[in-house]
Amino acid sequence: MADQKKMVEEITSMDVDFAKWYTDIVKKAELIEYTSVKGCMVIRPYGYAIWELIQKNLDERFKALGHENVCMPMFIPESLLEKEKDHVEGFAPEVAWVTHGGSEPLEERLCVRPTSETLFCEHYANIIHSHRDLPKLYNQWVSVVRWEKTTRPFLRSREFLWQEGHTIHATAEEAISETECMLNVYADFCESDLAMPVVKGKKTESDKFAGAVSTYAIEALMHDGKALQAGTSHYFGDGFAKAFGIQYQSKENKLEYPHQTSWGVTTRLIGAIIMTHGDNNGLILPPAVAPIQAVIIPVAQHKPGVLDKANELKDLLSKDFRVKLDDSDNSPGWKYSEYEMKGVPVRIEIGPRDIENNQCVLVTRHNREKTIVSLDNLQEEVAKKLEEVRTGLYNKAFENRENKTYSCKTMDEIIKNLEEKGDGFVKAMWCGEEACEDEVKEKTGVGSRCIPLIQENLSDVCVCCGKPAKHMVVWGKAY
RNA sequence: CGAGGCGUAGCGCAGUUUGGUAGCGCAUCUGGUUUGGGACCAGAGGGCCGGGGGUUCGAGUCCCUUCGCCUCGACCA
Repeated sequence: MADQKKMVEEITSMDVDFAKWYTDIVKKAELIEYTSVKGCMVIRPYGYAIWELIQKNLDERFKALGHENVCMPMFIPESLLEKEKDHVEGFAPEVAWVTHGGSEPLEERLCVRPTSETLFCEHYANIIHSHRDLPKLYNQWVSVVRWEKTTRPFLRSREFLWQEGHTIHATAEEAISETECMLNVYADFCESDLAMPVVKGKKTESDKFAGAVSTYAIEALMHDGKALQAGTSHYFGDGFAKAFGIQYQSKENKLEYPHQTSWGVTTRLIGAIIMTHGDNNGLILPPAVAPIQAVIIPVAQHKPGVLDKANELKDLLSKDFRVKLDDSDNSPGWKYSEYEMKGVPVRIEIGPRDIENNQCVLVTRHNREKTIVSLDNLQEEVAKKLEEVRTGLYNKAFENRENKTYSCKTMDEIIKNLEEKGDGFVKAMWCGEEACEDEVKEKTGVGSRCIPLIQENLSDVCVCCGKPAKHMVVWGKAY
């Protein structure tokens, strides 16, 4: 809402400095704390609770599709990492190495996993012999390390939490279908539960995962018009299987190479939530991943009966929702600001006046609208409000994305749109040549985000070279 | 890795130009009054001024050297 007053002085306004606004929120909402190692942060209880909810939700979705969780070691011997040529080239520049055990130098240095394809492959080579051993649908929830030069909380840290699914199938068709299926799981999770619209698409050759045949991604647009890759799903073909010697005997008694996939989302999703939904008063959490879905603020809590009533409401609502009652001695106004900063979707105010009238006040975080409701059917009212927040957040984010999506037929149009309307998604046709991809980036500043699965025909020719176009590409500046 | 900025109380900062008793606001603690949008009064605690080395009678301040963090670029979930 444009007429909202900024009440929390400590948060830098996002129009003034978006990057500062982001780090302010991350700190003030108590999501993380920095540590003495650059790029390694403490995820504090409130931040970790968000991750746990993301984890629980996705884990249920994975398991419903037949996936099993495993846990690989965190060390990869150099020789193992090197087995697949493209893969090692992609990751070697940013791996951390363990060179000593105690004071003794290791015979072979070990890298701290930047991703675990090689470990899964080594393992699959050991356990897969027959077509009866396939498919294997494995996933793990771990942390990985990539020695990034520039770091930002949740968006780019040197160690981050993620899940990595690694599956192996008898046929290419099966593996491709798995790749697409998981992309859809991510997209559905983001759109339904995180209230964050995403573009599903395929990465260009130059942008795909090291060692993959094809990489798919979901791309979201942040409040400042920059793009954020929110999840990826890769199809590997049999390249890794060949590099690692994974073979199985088919029904026809022939030795065959299986086909693989991998897919992942990370704690970056928390960054995406912040930059998609947050406002100048702080974080706004979609109800599905809000550690506190409704906070009860008693007013004049020392007056007889107020706290009793507040506790009663808490017990009632705790059956269906994650609820907190703040009966600390801070003033109600202080509490309002505090829980707005923390992004709690619904606030419940209850004071002597309300109790007299058998009512309370519900306030939705995303628009600050107050509704007086009867205590008789409070559960339904709260459920209704949570759903209102979810759809409200989605619509706002969708509207923001549409306002910042520019369909362009020429380079000049791209440059003009970005200059006049600010950063955003640019839709433009592309011939498929890497040289044109590079030239667009050089001249306009936006790079290819993905080739959307849902294509539009904006023009018959490439925005860059004028030759026949093969795809519509979504371009943007990326986090 | 390139360019900028910053390290002084838990947080945010002043003090550094011109060397001379370590300061302010918020937070914290104690007691009291309060409570429908960050309440008020009174009192209290808290510092190897990022580390090391120098210059000086004397260094938060000057010199050298290190380490770290933030932001922006290039690269990346």
